[in-house]
Amino acid sequence: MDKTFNPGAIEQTCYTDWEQNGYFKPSGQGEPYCILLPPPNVTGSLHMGHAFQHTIMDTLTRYHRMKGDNTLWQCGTDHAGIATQMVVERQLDAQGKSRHDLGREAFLEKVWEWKAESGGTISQQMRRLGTSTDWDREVFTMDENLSKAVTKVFVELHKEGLIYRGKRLVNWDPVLHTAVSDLEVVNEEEAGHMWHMRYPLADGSGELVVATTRPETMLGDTAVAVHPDDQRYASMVGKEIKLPLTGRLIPIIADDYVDQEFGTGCVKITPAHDFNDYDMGKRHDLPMINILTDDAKLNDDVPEAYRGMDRFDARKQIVADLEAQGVLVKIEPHSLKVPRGDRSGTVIEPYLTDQWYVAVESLAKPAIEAVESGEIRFVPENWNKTYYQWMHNIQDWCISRQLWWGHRIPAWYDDAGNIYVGEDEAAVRRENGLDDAVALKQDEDVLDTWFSSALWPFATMGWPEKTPELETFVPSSVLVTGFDIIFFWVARMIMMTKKFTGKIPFKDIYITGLIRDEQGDKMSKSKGNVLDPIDLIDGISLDALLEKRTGGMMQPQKAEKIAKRTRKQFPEGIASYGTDALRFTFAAMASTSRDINFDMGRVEGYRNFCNKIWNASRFVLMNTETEDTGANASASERELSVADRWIWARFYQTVTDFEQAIAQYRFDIAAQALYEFTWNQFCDWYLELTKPVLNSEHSSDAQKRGTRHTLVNVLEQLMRLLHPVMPFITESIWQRVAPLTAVGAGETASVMTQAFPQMPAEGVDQDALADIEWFKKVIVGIRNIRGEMDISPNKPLSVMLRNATAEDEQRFDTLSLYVTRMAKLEDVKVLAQDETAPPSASAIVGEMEVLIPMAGLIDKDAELARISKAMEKIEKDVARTQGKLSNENFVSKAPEAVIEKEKQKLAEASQQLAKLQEQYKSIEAI
RNA sequence: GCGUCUAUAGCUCAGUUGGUUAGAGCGCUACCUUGACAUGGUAGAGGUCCCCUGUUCGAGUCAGGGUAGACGCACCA
Repeated sequence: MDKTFNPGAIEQTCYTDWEQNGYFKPSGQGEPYCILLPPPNVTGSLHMGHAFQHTIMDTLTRYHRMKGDNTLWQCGTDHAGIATQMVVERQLDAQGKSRHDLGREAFLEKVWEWKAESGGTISQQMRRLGTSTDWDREVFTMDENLSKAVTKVFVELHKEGLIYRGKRLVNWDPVLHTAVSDLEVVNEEEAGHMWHMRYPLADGSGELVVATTRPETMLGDTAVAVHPDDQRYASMVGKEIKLPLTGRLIPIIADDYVDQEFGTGCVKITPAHDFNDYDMGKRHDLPMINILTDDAKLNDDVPEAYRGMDRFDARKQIVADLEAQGVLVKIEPHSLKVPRGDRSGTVIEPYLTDQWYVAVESLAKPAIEAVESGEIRFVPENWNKTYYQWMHNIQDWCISRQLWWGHRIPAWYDDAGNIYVGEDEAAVRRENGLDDAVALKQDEDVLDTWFSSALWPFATMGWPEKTPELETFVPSSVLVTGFDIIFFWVARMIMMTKKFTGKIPFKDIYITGLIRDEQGDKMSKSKGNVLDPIDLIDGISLDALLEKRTGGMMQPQKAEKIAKRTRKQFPEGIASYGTDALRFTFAAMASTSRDINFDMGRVEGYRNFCNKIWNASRFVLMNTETEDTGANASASERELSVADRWIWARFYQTVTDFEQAIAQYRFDIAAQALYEFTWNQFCDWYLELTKPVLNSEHSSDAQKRGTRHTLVNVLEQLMRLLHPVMPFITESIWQRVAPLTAVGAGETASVMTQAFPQMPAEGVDQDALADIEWFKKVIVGIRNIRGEMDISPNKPLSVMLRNATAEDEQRFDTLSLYVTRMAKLEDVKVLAQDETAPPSASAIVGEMEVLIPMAGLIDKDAELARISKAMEKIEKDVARTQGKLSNENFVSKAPEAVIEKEKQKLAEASQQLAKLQEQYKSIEAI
């Protein structure tokens, strides 16, 4: 074994073996346990968020598999309609072509080609992370089976009237030329203006002043509204306005939507280009004049001068023209929320088009109940409030997209404009009695990507066929995902799965935090603070990292700043930390907070932890591989020391702690338990405790055999315990250590197929625990004096024990070998009751004092200072405790156990204080 | 406007139903190349638990109010 842990050397081969041996498949035995992978975008590559969530899912999966559950981690990728289409369109654009030059069929061929080339990136990267998904069941949302499910769901919902087609105002992305759902629009505050303009009454009797942030929409105005109670305008309601620039006559109407206080109290109404105006238009039966084209240019329904103008150019022109006509009253700066497409970034237009919708209200009800009843549980729990808030105000879902890449809507039109919905054209003809003479044309549009994602829990299990998987793995056990897609995905899965299977899709929803950079900023290409998980695993040079972060930037002017920051943070590039260290970092950082600031220091620390495990294993193997480990010896041939019994007790306590933490999705606590045991117990104490036994001529064969047996077996079990979080290093070590135990190697070739460690029925050895805790106190006490008194660790010491109880003596007796070796003592003397001791520094363990004679070793003043410091601490404590106990209220009201504890504490502290005072006096007297 | 979250050591974070002296990692200081490991060991320093008021025998923890910050939803033309 190498002296330092080298992750690169072990990771790749492990994974291939696991995958080839089919270890990722469900066993078919035991309780079902299932996790659905949120299908990553097929165009994507693995980012920190994926790596984090995948670590959590893999840890759960590996753990449950080892617990003997019938475990399935269902994986797959999403076709990601808009995102994928954009990628391919951008490539075409580079060649000076558009998708329209190719035509639908040829374009789709290109997309499939591209998917075949680059679609595997993320799956390969997932393998690097060690994810144990069942790759044989990998699904793509555009696979034939999934597409069949999508069509069936569409047809059935349509049959029930829950999918309908309608002409309505939608969010229109003029760059992508498609409708998008409310969720795909982000509203950000931006600086703008408010234009006030004069609208003259048609009869010349006066005028109204209206204010708008979008003056170009005035060309589509079909009314001006005032509040019905507004006295200022009461007489004008019912009259008409002559709309400037167009000369159209539009009515003045009254509607209590209008806020009298805001602006002039008059609102121009443009029903075809504003959601509120649209509703008002419906209420008042106003005409709806669409003034835009698909590109958000002005169309032919506006005065000739403006036709074909871009919306923003038109705005300028209209403002100029209004001003020229003296109609413009004033312009004020005004900040407003601007809706932008989350993909294109362009300003979204409310636009009147024909689209397909899902009527969600009836679907939402059972989905809300599933969470209210506790059948589905959010972790952390407060996310259910977010869920309720959205679900109670849910709007119909616009599911059609004017794209080419996606599931084509299964609707056909005849020449008369009749709509037929069915599985395919043949079915439509059959069901509607349409012969070939009737020309049918399929709807050009595709479905929102999230429509197919919503079916993920059951479509991946073979629905609509009645498969065993559907029976076994619906509902799945837990969904691990981010809060950003609760509405996009989680809510819709609940609705659709309830609707089509009658079951919930998952029992728990574990909402993870969002990984941010070390300063708490979101990682983004434009900020240049993105970390690639693969770079943390393999390492990357500074040059390569700079190229990654600044190459191909949308805003090249930022490159310099990013380069500077990158150079400063990673002057040497990034070291290779390995997958296990990265995974452990994610687990350790997975607390309940909603944002996680990624700290490189943690990765480094956990890389060191891997190294610690590696070297502890080296130690174990060096001491056992060529020796008798008693694998098949009878118990009588193996004598277990107190330390041996103790480490088993601590090990099983750790197993319990780990399992409790995992059950509550507290991966940080679980990781902490693993770290603490491995480093602070197993390495710091146990391995040190084996050295006196293994290296002593006085140890019997049975003793040595017992200790070696414990070393290899605890290590073997520890590898199992660590495996769910750190799959690679544990496999690598387990392969070496298992043959030294009764587990052996051979058939059982992998740690991942071993049973998870289980606490023995008889519990843990409490005596061993108490003995070693006593022992630690003695050692630490002596080390403390050495440290503070500057006594070289190499200097052998003589110590005396004063005031030792029978138990102390008994313990010292059994542990004397350990004490003398680990504290480096040359001589220990137990003082009799009346025996006097020379001036000494002392450590207090319970009632016993461990004395180190000062002669020639310890400076009088230094020791006095040390004692005063200790006394000060204890005095404070005594005072506080006395205060409490002399408080009548405390004594009468606090629970008995608490009072008892305080009393005990006081007694112990007082006793210690007395001893320290005595010490102080005796040293002072020298 | 409605809703959610966060504030604890220099940094990143734990702290279960209120109950010993508030913990960990990193960083820092001193010492130690002891034969698993310097990606290490031993010892140590470091905290006004954001502020105020309250409940309580007792508050980092509960309630109310404030300050600072993050986020979601809906929005006034």
